[in-house]
Amino acid sequence: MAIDRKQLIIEAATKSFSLFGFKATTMDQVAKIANVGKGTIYTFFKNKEELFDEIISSLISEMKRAADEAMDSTLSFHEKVHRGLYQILEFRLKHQLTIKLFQEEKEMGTPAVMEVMIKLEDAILGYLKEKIIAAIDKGEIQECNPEVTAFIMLKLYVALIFDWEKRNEPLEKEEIAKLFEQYIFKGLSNR
Amino acid sequence: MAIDRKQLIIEAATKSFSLFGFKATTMDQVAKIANVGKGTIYTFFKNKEELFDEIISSLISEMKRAADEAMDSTLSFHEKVHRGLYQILEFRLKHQLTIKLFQEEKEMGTPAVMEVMIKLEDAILGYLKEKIIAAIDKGEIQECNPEVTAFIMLKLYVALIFDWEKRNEPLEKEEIAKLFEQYIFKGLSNR
DNA sequence: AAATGACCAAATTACTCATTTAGTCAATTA
DNA sequence: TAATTGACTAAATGAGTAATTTGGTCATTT
Repeated sequence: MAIDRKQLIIEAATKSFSLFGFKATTMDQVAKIANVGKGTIYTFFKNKEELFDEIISSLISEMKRAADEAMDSTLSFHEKVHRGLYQILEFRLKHQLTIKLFQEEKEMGTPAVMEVMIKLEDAILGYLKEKIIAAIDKGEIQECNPEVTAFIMLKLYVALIFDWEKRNEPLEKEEIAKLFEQYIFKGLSNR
Repeated sequence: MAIDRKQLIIEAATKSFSLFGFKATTMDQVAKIANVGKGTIYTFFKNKEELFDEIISSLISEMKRAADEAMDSTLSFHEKVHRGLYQILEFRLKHQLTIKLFQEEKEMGTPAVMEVMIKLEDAILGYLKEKIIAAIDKGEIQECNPEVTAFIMLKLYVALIFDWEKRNEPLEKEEIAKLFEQYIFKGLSNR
């Protein structure tokens, strides 16, 4: 069997998107890195966006896998959510592609990137929502709106991991878990 | 006593900033609206940014006043925080100047505007922090890091009021209060 | 049948130059 | 004489445009 051209293209595109972002990656460049004629790309992908989408879909799967691996059925719900969310958000910090896209979204607002980031957020929210519904069923947590709860959990995590360190010393993983427990699971009240 | 030129300038600038934003407001325009020579502006303000700063300082005072008025010493801490924060964020939605600046910050990233928005956020966080410290002292809430707590409360509110409605039906004021109570004050846990 | 790269219309960029702007200061006013 | 003014300047901006680059196609090659 000859070399898998589709795979070469995907790898080349991933490398280039990671290095230069979506907008600054040209199809000529991808073709050159993949050692492939430009036309070949278009036999596998309708256009640049579809190539991008396929890469992001893989990324989402990878994230889900990482989150699942970080969990453990013996853990309490809140430990599970903490580890899963932390894993997902760590992903953003560690993987070149997500870093670059995150930056491109904020700094240039490239439409294709914005779209994909929404898809990514939806995937995380959907994943969280499932876990929350399961936890309610098992009686691990109180009745609550799973959609809003997933949303609040994600926002809280993003705030603690990304927003907080824009102006303060970064919080340790343990501190974040503790804060998450204190606010979402225990509550601040004295009553 | 002759007309208060400084006040005229402040009023003219406020009007123009509200209508056109910081960048699109020219000093000539402010002078014309204020019926004042351009040079006069520079006898009261070192430059355009200082004029802007003075206006924002007033805005912050106004916000504080609005928040204080919305509170009532007979209310529980969480009702107080809810009403105060809600008032402050409503401010953003209702007042021309804040709407325009919020927009200018996101769409154009005008440096002077970015700076001032940080100042505004800091003012809100400082205000919240004070209330939290007082509540801890009075034993109304558990011990906690007032800085982080203020940060979390603000982020949660912004998420519920601004971010949520980007993709969903807006939440009612009462729903927001309920969610705030459920998550921050009561906690989700069953244990 | 699969792969290619020259080709094209459309988009983007680099550049220029006329206009606008923040801030100054000599002249004017009260 | 102290406050006010607006013509003035250097710097910044942005409209207009020419030149380049890009995504995508398709006739040709392998």
